[in-house]
Amino acid sequence: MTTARRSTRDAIVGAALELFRERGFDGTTMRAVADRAGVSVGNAYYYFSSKDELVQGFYDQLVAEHRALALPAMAGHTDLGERLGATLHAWITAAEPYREFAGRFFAVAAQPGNPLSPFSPDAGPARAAAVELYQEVLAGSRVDPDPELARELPELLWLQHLGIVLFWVHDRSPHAARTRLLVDRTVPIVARLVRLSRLPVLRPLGRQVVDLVRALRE
Amino acid sequence: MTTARRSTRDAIVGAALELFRERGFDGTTMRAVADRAGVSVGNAYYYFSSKDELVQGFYDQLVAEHRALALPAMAGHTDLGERLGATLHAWITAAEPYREFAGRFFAVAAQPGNPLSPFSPDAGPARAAAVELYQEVLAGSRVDPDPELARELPELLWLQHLGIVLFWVHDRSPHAARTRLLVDRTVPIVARLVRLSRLPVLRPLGRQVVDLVRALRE
DNA sequence: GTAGTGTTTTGAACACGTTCAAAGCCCCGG
DNA sequence: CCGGGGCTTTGAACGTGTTCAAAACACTAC
Repeated sequence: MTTARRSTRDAIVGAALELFRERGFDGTTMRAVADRAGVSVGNAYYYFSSKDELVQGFYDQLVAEHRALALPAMAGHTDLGERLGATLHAWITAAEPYREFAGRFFAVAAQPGNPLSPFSPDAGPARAAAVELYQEVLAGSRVDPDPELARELPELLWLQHLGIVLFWVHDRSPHAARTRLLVDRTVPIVARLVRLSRLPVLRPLGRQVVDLVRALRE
Repeated sequence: MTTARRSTRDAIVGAALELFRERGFDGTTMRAVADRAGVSVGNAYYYFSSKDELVQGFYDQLVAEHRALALPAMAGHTDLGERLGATLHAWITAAEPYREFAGRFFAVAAQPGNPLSPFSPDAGPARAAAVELYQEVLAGSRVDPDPELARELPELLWLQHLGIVLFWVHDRSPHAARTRLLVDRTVPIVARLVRLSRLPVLRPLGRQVVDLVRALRE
C-alpha cells in the first residue's frame, strides 16, 4: 500500500531530523535513526540509499521556512537594498536552529556529484525555486537596471546568496553576527552596482558579466 | 631519533599520495596506506590523527607546484589581466592530475572547523603565502588602483581564486575547459574594475568594499 | 651493565555506514 | 482456498576509520 510506504518514509525522515537537531549529523547513527523510527537499519536503507540522502529532509524544510519568512519581511519595501537585506536576514533567521551542524550538511552538499549540490542536475527544480525568489525580490523593487543585466540578475543575486551561505557556514560568532554584518555591508554595494549599471562607463562591464553568465550556462 | 621520525612520516604521506592518485580518496584505506608505507595502522594514526589530515600532503604539493608554474608564466607581462590570467591558468594546470578526486579533498577542507579550511586559524600561514602570490601579481603590473583599495586587493584577488577553485571542483568538462572559460571572462572584468576604481563615481563603491573587508577581519 | 623514562610501534577491538540473502506481507487470478 | 509474484522488512555480516593498552625501542644516568 502506498500510504504505508509514505508513513514509513516519513517516520524515518522525522526521526533523522530530530536526531540531527539533538546530536548533530556525525553524532547520529543510522541505527539510532532506525530505532527511533521503529524500523530496522536495512529498512532505512530501502528508502534512503545513504545517510547523506537523509539531509534532503532538512534542506526542504529550510527552503520552505525561508520563503515563509522572506515574503512578509520584504512586503511593503520597494528599495532593492531593503528587500535584498530582508531576504538574506530571513535566511539567517530560518537557518539559526541548525547552525551547529549545518556545516556538515553543506559540506556534504558541496561534494561534486552529490545530488544535493546546488549545481547538480538533480537540484534543478530546487535551484529554479531559489532563483525565482530573487526574481520576486527584484520585481517588487523600483529599480531600473540595464535591461540586459536585468535578465541575469535573479541568478546573480542567488549566487550572492550562496556566497553568504558559504560565509555563514564558517561563521562562529554568536547569533551569526558576522554574517549579518556581511549582509548589511554587501547589500548596499550590490544595490549601488545595479543602480550604476545604466551608466555609460559601466555598460561594457555589465555586458561582460552578462556574457560570462550566459557562456557558462552553455 | 628525529630523522627516523621524519622518514616514517614521509613514508606514510608518500604512500598516501600514491594511493590517492591510484584509487582516489574514498578508494584508499588507512590499512592500505599503512601497508604500502610498511608500518602498522596504529602507527599511521600516531603521525596523522585522521585520514583527512593526510590530505595536507596533497595540499602542500599543489601550492608548491602552482607557485613554480605561476611565477615564470607571468614574468615579462605587465598587464594586470595577463598576469592574473597566467596565475589562474597555472593553478588549473597544476591541479589537473588530481582532478578526479580533488573534489573530495576540497569538500573535506570546506568543512568548518577543519584545519585544512582556508579560513581556519591553522591555515593562517598557508593563506598568507597564497595572498602573497597575488601581491606579486599586482606588484609586477603597471596598474594604479585607488590607494585604499590597493591595500586590500591581494586578499580580494585571492578570494577570486577561491571562487574559481570552487567552480573547478564542480566542473566536469574535459580539460576543465569551462573553468578556463570562466577565468578568461572573469579576469578582464576584474582588471577593468581595478582600473575604474579611481573614477569619482566609483570611489564610494570602492570604499564600501574596503570597509567590508576590514570589518570582517575584525 | 641496569634501571628508568620518554618515544615509537603494534594489532586486536570497537563503532559505524552499508550490503544482501532471506523472510514476511499483500494482493490477485484461478 | 491456493499459489505465485512483487513490494517491504529484517538482522547478521562486511569493510572501514579510529582507539588503546601493551610491547618494543632509544637514551640517559648511575
